[in-house]
Amino acid sequence: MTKPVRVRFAPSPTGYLHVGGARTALFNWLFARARGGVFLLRIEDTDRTRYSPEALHDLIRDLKWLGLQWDEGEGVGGPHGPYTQSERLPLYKKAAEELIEKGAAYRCFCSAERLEELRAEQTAAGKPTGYDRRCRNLDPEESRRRAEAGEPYVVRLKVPEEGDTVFHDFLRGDISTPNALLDDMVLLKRDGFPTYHMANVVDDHDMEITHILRGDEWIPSTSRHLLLYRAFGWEPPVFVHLPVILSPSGGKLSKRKGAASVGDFRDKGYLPEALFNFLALLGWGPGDDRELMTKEEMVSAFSLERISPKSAAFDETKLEWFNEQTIQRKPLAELLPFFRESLASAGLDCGIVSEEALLRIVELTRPRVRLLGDFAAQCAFFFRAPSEYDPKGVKRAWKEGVDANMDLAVSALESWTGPVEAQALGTMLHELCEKNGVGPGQVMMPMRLALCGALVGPDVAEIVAILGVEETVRRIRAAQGALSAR
RNA sequence: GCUCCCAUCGUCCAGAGGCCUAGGACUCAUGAUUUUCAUUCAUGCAACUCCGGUUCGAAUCCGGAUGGGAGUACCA
Repeated sequence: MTKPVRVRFAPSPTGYLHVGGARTALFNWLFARARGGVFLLRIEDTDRTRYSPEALHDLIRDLKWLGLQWDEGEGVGGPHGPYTQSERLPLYKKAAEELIEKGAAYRCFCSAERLEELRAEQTAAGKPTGYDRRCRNLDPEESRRRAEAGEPYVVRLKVPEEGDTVFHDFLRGDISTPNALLDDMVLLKRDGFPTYHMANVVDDHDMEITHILRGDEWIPSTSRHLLLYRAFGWEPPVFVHLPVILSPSGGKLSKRKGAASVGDFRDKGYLPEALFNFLALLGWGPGDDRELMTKEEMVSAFSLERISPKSAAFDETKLEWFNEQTIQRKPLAELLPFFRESLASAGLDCGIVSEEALLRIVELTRPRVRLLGDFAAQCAFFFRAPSEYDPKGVKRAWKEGVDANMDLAVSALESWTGPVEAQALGTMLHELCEKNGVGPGQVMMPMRLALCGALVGPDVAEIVAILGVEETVRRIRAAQGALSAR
């Protein structure tokens, strides 16, 4: 058997969790679950200037919200800890010294100013930018002396000056870069912190990561990573570079163009299952026509081979559809908290009806709900009598002879002794129409207008059953007063 | 500028040389159902970027062009 799969999501806590990052995490999670492997969360906080504790907090909240539990790492622990890079500094230092010792890396004492000037010159001359390797051949003894004397330095990797470096990407095959284009990258910064490249390689090796699934913006760096693995004498993992997610217009997906982070979508009223499902199908497909899938179904269908190397545009309309479908399928009781929240933020008090009636309202309302926040608007009339009537509805439903029909309905309701239940009430109303020779629309439409304030909503008899006979009559009378008296 | 990656309906996912007069989904349009809206169902619109090559045969393989994206930091 091959080694057990170990994958990681290694975000940098510098901002919100972008959906692209979430999708990367999701593919890692899916792959780990599909292969019975381990999914771990490592925090890459080597950039001290951009680090933010709130970002870390949000990141963890959003990952959990999406349902991407990790088996090892931040907050969970495990045998390869610590899982936060700022707590692993001695490891990187040791690794860097090992490379200097081997002659695979060297100390560079060049100042930031010099490098800036160098870059400016190169740009002006239209040449590729890169370090000119001035310190590369410094005498090892001198280098040591200057370091010991306290002169600040960075550690750089000695990249071969000729030939090509080739690595294998699982989705794209061999990718080759001329070494002449790879400058001697910094491994250890002046502040003693490792760069991403260094920390990443050391940690992935230490944590026995078998597959790296990450965004394809890392492709250009992977050759250097491979060089690092070689310098250490380590076996590199399998590289799988995931395509980026684009905005519908083709550019980057950003907050400015609407939502971009997981938190944005949660706030807009999306269910985590819907976002999960949608994101999984961006760049991956089960190979058949299935689209609405449970996590379990996605896990069992998942394979690396089916990931597309092509970048995908984020189409929120389709996400909405996933959300709507997820809402239709979710057990009513699980929808209740979201329903309550929507009503509360609209200032509606759902305490005025029974729990049972509430569930019924959720059931009747959800076919009209795409975002969780739609609940309130779709069922407000259950909790508050209409204060005005949609003019278009009035024009359509409140015609000649409506008053008489409403009187008919009111007296039938007032003398109703049967159960206050949708089916019985529906039958009664239809029989009433038949007996009096009026079309059902002549009675139902104005009733709906009186009850809801507009010509939209669930079955009229259903509404009556929930509102009760008394409230129904009151609303019909109110409508008659407001509309017929004009 | 240089290097790398990508390329099927507007969008997402199928298609790994003949099964393709290119399939499914979202959106949109039309129709059916319904007392209304929504749901549901049916139908329709709509694509292989271009040019060469390989082959009896190419959406599928190769080369180039074009377009899009990424990288080019002591950021990740």
